[in-house]
Amino acid sequence: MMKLARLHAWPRTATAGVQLQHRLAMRVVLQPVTGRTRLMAGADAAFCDNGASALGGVVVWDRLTQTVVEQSTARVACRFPYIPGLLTFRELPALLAAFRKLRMTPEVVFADAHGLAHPRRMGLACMLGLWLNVPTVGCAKSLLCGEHGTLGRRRGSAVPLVHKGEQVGAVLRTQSGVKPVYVSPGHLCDCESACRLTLAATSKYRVPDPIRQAHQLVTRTKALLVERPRHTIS
DNA sequence: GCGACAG
DNA sequence: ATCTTGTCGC
Repeated sequence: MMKLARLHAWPRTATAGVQLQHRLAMRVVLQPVTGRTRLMAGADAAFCDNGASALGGVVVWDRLTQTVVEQSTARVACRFPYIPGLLTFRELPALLAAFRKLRMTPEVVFADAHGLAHPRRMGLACMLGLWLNVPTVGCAKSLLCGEHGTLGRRRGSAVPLVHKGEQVGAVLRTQSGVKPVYVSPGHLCDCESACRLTLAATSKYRVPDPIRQAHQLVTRTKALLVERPRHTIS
């Protein structure tokens, strides 16, 4: 089982969450990710019961064989509403519960959310990295904060994402002619590594394979929890 | 006060 | 995120 750090009590209110983000922001380490990574994990969550519970899912993707080598899911009751900028407090508990069941330790983890590209430089990808103590990359499908110029239309094109005068990530085109994704460092990673890793993890779709696999995992699992087809009753 | 706002 | 039908295109 993967070891998770125990940093403090989980906040129960928005103000407590914001204060915690400010405190933890100082602990995020931005550094290059060296070596050729092979085991890349993807994390995602789906919601059940009209948002009353969250289903977290993690897959470990072998980049060389292009296969899922391990996966795990966990269903947890939601204790926090969705508030832009505070996504962590709604989703992270479910993700951590899934990681806790994981046997392998991935070399890098991709989160379907922002990392540094956050108003307080503490997006879900950063939090996840602090708990796992593993390099993490934030790869979001839409913008939360920051500005950027126009980028080329070919795969690999990228422009800096800037917020309040500092680069917090990049807008990266993962497929030619397809809408770009917003990449930012989580923990133990830097902007350049985040982009390089994201491109390496993306084969033929807009989002990196690990995230896509994790998304399908939680979607499938949720369907199994809800549906009760007559022909499968045991 | 007004608009923006990851999943 | 979730709800939700058909439709256009490789």
